[in-house]
Amino acid sequence: MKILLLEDDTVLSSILIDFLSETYSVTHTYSMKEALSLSEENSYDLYIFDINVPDGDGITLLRELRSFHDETPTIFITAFHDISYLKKAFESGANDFIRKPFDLEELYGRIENIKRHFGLFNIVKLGDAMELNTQTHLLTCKDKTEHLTQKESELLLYLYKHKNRVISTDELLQNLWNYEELPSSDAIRTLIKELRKYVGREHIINIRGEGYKFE
Amino acid sequence: MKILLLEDDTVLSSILIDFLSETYSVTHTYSMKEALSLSEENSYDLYIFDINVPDGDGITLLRELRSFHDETPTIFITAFHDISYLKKAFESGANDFIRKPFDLEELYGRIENIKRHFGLFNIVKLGDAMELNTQTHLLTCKDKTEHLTQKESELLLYLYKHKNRVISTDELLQNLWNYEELPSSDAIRTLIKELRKYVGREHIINIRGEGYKFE
DNA sequence: CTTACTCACAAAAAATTTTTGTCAAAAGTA
DNA sequence: TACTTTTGACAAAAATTTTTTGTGAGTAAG
Repeated sequence: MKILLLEDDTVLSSILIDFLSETYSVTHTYSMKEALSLSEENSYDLYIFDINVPDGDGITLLRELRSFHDETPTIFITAFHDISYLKKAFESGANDFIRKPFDLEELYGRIENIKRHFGLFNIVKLGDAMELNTQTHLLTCKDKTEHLTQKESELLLYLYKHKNRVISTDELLQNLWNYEELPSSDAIRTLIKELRKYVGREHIINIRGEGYKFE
Repeated sequence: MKILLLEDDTVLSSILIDFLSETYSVTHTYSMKEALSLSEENSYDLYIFDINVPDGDGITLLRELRSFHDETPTIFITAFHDISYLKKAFESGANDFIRKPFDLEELYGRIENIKRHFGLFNIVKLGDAMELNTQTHLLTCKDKTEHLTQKESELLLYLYKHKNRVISTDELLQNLWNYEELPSSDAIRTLIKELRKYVGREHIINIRGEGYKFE
């Protein structure tokens, strides 16, 4: 899931980037203008805007975006006191807000909540550079989008969910097929071959006699 | 068998060295004085002296040597005409002579004849640097003398006689033992091990599954 | 006491088996 | 039909096992 973060406080932004990057793909900017151009050039799944930034405010930015029918869900960050903006924020199309100082876990909860709301729960970040939509089976990787088949997608997701652990062929068969329609292990081998074309050989490692490991 | 050759004619000496080196160990010198000092420093099995050399003559040299009880067999080389020296030569202790120009095979025959006479037939040249006395089992190598056991000596001789050919363990067993007392192939392995200590690993090469080759 | 040989085990090389990678193509599915 | 899934054949790679060779110690015979 791709997040566009607008935050001018260097300390806070670095904390946020560190935290959010564990789970999402984060693009960060200090200025409203850049945020605007970034949102035009790319497509994001979530905006997180600080209300007060040097060259404007998040509310104006959001109003602008919404006028172009950009319905990307948006969370505002606001100073504890400054709840005066609240009403305006929601009027301009905000979906949630969070007051500084805040607990990172709270932010995480709110993001997950929005994901649920907007049906984004099936976008999974794989490593630093890739994202997989587990419904459409689209794999996004450095602006390039690949169309995986369903099985490829399932296998990739399974490997990712158990990354850094060696997973045997049998385990994969057990978990990705039902008992009546187990294929031979040949099927896994060809799937692995295909996946490697997309995610790169270096990420799917074979441990002889044991299985495969996603890194 | 080690030969000391005294011959000042460069053409003839190079021919002689080439020919004799195939069978014997040859040390060559142009001058009588050097011949004298060489004979004192080393021990040779045969002298081949030209009667006429720049700084003296072979006869004087031989007389000198004999006076020190050096009984090394000696062959003189003399010009066809100048048989006048003949008597003096024999008186001074020569064992044979050969007249220029001569056939190399003739020289070879005379040398072999002397070997027979003096019981030197069991000295065999191995490669460029070694000699094996097949009776005493003494292996001479760069001034160092090693005492081989009988079997070591027999094996080395067999290998040498068939050098550059791969010889199987079975062939060695067949040829170096009699039928009733064939040892196991272990015996060969230990003999090879010992021989390699003497002649150097590089000269006895193993061809896996086939045998050993002397080079 | 030396020699000839055997034995046990280490080291090296080769042969064999197992596992994995790859491709083409068959079979299944919408 | 077009696409996904699976299979099967074979190549490539890795591991295992077997065979051969090297080495030192030790024994028996002369």
